[in-house]
Amino acid sequence: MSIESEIKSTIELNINTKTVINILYTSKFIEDSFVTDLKPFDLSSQQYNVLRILRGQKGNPANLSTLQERMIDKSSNTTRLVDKLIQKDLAKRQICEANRRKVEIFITNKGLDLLKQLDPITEQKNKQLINKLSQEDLKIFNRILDTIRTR
Amino acid sequence: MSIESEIKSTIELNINTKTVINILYTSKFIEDSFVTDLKPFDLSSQQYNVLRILRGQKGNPANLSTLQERMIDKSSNTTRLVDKLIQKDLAKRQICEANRRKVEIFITNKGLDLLKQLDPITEQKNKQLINKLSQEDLKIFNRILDTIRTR
DNA sequence: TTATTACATTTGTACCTACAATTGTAGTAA
DNA sequence: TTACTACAATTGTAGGTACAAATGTAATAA
Repeated sequence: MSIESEIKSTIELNINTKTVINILYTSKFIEDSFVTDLKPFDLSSQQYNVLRILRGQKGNPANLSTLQERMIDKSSNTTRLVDKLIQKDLAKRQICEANRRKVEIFITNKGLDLLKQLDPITEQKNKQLINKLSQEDLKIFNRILDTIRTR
Repeated sequence: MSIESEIKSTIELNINTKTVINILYTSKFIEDSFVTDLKPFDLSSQQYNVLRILRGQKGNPANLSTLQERMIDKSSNTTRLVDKLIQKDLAKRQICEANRRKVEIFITNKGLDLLKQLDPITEQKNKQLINKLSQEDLKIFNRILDTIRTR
């Protein structure tokens, strides 16, 4: 369905406005879908994002600023987000001895197990969303997104 | 910058995952930019969205379910969102006499004036984000987004 | 050493969001 | 009429987010 029908716009949108709304709207659509998938696992999409970054560290710790830098949604309170993961025993935290201002955050085995459970679900979802598109379309599409973020 | 560099991914992402992350990330990028623009006007992006829908009604009232249906972010509490607009005298509300379960929401003149102030800013922002793209790219891009939202 | 400044994270707090429960209204059927 | 169901919006409340202020640590310079 076209974005105009989707938001039932009563007025004619110019192409710039339409395109911006389309990105925002489609992103919410995807986000909602992931939230639904993660709900049974009692995990928010932000928490999931952090867990995956921690796994990407391959045993090396991440500190808070690293997490913030890599998160999709940079605006949230990373300290309290990590608190939640620690409460659930999905991550652990220790003070960095080399620089006591920093904190070192690791994923636990329980965290790794949870991600292992979620991997096929996420894979499946990503595939379902994307595999209607040709390789050529994907190339163009990603290039356009990268361009939009460039000043 | 490519999305992998942007989120400083340490692992190789498959094309589906990469594309999904790219949409989410770019959408947050745009959202943040709008939030910054709206901040001096003490308006959240959700409130702005509702105001624009109300204006689109061209004098006709909207009820809550209409607003919810048309909003970009459908998940928020529309009652309290509208409360905020009423507090600021940007909207007014009355009970629908034909069906007293419904409520009729209108934009006020103050609301219209505020939108008039914001129009050029939004226009400018949308243009800045989008006008690096050719007409052909825009056509492909919007088609792809519409496709992604299709099951 | 003692200030001074910068850095990294945490905390306080007001506001916002999610979602279930509740309220009030309308439609329908016995 | 009464009971039942559906609808539309509101409210309660737990939890999340934004952002400024505070805390604790490190680096640098006088």
